[in-house]
Amino acid sequence: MLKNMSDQTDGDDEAAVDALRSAVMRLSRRLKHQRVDESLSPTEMSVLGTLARCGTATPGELARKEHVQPPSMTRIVALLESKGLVSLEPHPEDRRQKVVKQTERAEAMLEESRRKRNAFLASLVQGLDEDEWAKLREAAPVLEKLAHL
Amino acid sequence: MLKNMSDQTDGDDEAAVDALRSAVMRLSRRLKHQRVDESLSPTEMSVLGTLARCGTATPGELARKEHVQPPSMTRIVALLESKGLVSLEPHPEDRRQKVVKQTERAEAMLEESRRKRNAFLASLVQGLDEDEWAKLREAAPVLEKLAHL
DNA sequence: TATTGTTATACTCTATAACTATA
DNA sequence: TATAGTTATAGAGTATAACAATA
Repeated sequence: MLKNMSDQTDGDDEAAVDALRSAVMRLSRRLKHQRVDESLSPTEMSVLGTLARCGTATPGELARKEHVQPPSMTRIVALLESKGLVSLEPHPEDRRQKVVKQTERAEAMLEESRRKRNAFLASLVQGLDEDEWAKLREAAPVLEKLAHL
Repeated sequence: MLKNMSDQTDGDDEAAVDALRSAVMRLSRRLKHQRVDESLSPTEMSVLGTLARCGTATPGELARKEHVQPPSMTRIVALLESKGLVSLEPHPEDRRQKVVKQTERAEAMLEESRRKRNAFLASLVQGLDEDEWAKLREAAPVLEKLAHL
């Protein structure tokens, strides 16, 4: 849609895209530090997040989704299982594969993690005035859509 | 400012904060993959970004800003110097310290990195309709402010 | 005596290569 | 013969501890 606009607007668009990029990168770095369980690496947390969205997955699927090699996922899944955060079951159709499922404990941890990050973000939002927050609230669902495109 | 609102609005606020958090985290993960120089680690890129903002800094300052221990920063600075991305000068007042400065080459690389990420983000923005993009553009400067709070 | 930066060493996370079991 | 997962091993990146030089 950017290409349909006038030259004038194009400059604004570029500036907005640049502002978006840098703001997203900085905010994410700060949000990432708000960890619930320091003993879990970012990838390990990410696997739990993926499982929360997908329900269940095989180690191979998880490796592809997290952009990690299969041996690494073997290690990650084993660690998560040892912490009681996922359970492993045999695949119903293919005896080579396994089915990874998150436990209730993982669900509770993810919920706490979300709460912590939300609280941190909410504390930052205190520094905005009413008008600024209104704009951000309008844009929130759009940002979500963008993240899924 | 959130606490001054009615209960009704508080629910909306929470949802918006949650949407913001998850969108920012997902977008950042995708933006991070848009790297210009695969041989530089995220921290090394981040150090260059910090230098671009601060002009110059001592290794100790950089270590504190990047949340990295001094020995790690020693290694990082040495690597960046070996790639011609930073230069090291003696500190004018304290002979223990050093002054790290980015080179023109680093500046050019950062600019290319920004371009690449902006292009990626712009391609995502194509998937939005006019109205959604307008909302996002309004919110972009607010997001930037939020990231700096 | 405290502080800045470095060297030596160990740990964590991930990758590649080789192997086992199943399709 | 190809594929899913594992085991063994090596390579980044970072940390802690001990040290040198300067304040």
